[in-house]
Amino acid sequence: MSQVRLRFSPAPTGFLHIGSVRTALYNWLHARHTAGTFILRIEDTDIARSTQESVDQIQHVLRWLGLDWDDGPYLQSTRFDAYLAAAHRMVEEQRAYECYCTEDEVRERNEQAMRAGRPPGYDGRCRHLTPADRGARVDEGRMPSIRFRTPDDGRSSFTDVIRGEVSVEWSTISDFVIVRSNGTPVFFLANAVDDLDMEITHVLRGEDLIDSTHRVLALRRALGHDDQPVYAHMPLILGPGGAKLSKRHGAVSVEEYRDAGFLPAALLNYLALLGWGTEDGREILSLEELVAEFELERVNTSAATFDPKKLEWMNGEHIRATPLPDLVSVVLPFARTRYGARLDIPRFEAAVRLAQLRATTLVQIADQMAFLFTPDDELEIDPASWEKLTKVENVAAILDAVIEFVRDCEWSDEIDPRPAIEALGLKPGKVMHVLYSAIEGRSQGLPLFDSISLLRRDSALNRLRAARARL
RNA sequence: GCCCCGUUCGUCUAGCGGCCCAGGACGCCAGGUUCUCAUCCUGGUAACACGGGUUCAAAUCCCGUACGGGGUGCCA
Repeated sequence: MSQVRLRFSPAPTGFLHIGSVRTALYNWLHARHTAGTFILRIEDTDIARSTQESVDQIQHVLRWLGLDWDDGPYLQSTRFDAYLAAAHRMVEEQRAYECYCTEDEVRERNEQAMRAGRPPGYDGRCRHLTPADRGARVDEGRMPSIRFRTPDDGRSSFTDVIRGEVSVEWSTISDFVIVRSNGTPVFFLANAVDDLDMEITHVLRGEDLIDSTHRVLALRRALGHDDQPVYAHMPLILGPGGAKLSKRHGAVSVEEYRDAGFLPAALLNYLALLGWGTEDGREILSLEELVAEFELERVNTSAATFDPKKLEWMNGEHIRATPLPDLVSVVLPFARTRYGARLDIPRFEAAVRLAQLRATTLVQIADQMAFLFTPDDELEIDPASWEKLTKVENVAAILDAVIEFVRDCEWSDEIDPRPAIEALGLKPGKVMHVLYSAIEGRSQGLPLFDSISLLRRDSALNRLRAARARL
C-alpha cells in the first residue's frame, strides 16, 4: 500500500470561501482517515492577484478550524524555475510551442468566431512557425507565450471516484497557454508539475475544475508520466435558490462565522454533510467521528444548497455537547468585547451553564447573560417589554410584594418569588414577564430564579425598585 | 454556440433492481413539559423532473427531452 498524499491548494486572491473550506476539509478528512499526508500548497502563479495577506489568512483560518497540515505551505511563486524548465522541455520535444499572438488578438478572434457561430478556441496559427517567422515577430516587439499542443483527435478520459468515467473529445479542447508572455507559468502547468513532484496520490477538488483535469493529465503525459492520481470532483455549494453562493446570501467567509459565534466543530460538521452522509444517518459528529466515518466513495454527485438555518441548529447541538470549561473559554472573548472589565468569572461560569441550553451561537450566550454584568443603574429595559409590563393589572402591587420577598427571603441558588405573587391572589405564570423585564431588561431570557440568585440580593432589589419607581 | 457534469420532500440526504404507495435530519405546523424565552418530547406536512425503453420487477439500468450548474481565459 502506497502512502496516500493529498493537497489543499487554494489561490490566495481573497478570503477563504466557504466552498474552499469544504474542499480543504474533505482533503484533510481523507488524509486523516487513511493515515496519509495532507499538504498545503498555495497556488499563487498569478502574482498580480495574489496577496500575502490572503496567504496568511488561509493559514490562520485553517488553524482556527483545526485542519492542520503535515507539509508546507509551499508557494508556487518560489518554484517557477521548475515549471519553466518543464515548459522548455516540452517545447524542445515539440509538445508545446512559442505563440506570438497577443492576448488581445486571441480574444478578438474568439469574439469573431462566436459572432460567426463558430466555436471559439485558439486556431493553432503559431504551431508551425519557422525560426525566421519567430525572428520577425520578435522584431515587432512581441513576447511569446508558450502553448501546449493538444491532441487533434481521440478522447481524453479519467476515472473519477465519485462520478465514474469522465471523457471528452480532444478536438473540443484547443491549444492552451502554459507560460504567459511575461514569463510566468499558468495554473495547469504548475499544478501538473507540483502534483508530480509532491507525489500527490489523490486529487479532491470542486466540480468546476473537472474540465481542466484533462489538460493537466495531458501535461503529465507530456512530462513522461502515464499514471494518473485518483480524482474526485465534489459537487459545488450553492446559495439559496440554487444560485452561486455569494455575499448577498449572508456570510461566505469563515471569519464571519467565527465572529458570529459559530464553533469550528459545528461549521466543519455542517460542511461535511453538504455533499456527503454517513451510512447510518447520524448527523451530529465530532471531528474525530468525521475522520472515522468519512469515505470518498460516499460523496454525492449533485450540488448542495447552503442552509444557514440548519447550520445554526447544528451549532446549538455542538454548544450543548461542549464541556462547560471549554465553552466558558470560547465564550470569554465574546463577553470581553461586550462587558469586558465587569466580568466576574465564577458568576460568568454559572451563567454560561444556564445559557448553554438555550443558545445556538456564542454571541447569543454572551447576549443572554449580559444583564448580569451591567451595573444596575445602566440596565435598560427594552421598550416593548416595558410597555407589556405597564399593561399588567396590579403591577405596582406585584413589584412591591416581590421586593419585600426578595428583601426578606433566605438566600439560595434559586430565588423563587412566586409565593409572593400567589399571596396577592394572582397566577404567577401570567405576570412573570414583569420580573424578567425588571431583572434582565426584557421579558424573556435566562431562568429568573437562578438569575436573581446570581445577581445577589442588593442588585436584584435595586432593579426591582427602579422598575417600581418608574411606573 | 460547443463541451462537460448533474436532477429523491422547501433544504441536506438514505436508497446502489424486489425490504420503498420511498427512511432520517433541518425548516414549517399542531400538541405536551417548563418560572419567561429557549431547550426537550410527541405528532403532522412534504419528494423519486418528464417521456420512452430493458426486466417477472425500476427511485435504482439504458436512451431521449426539459431544467440547473460548470467549462470554453496569457484566472484558479
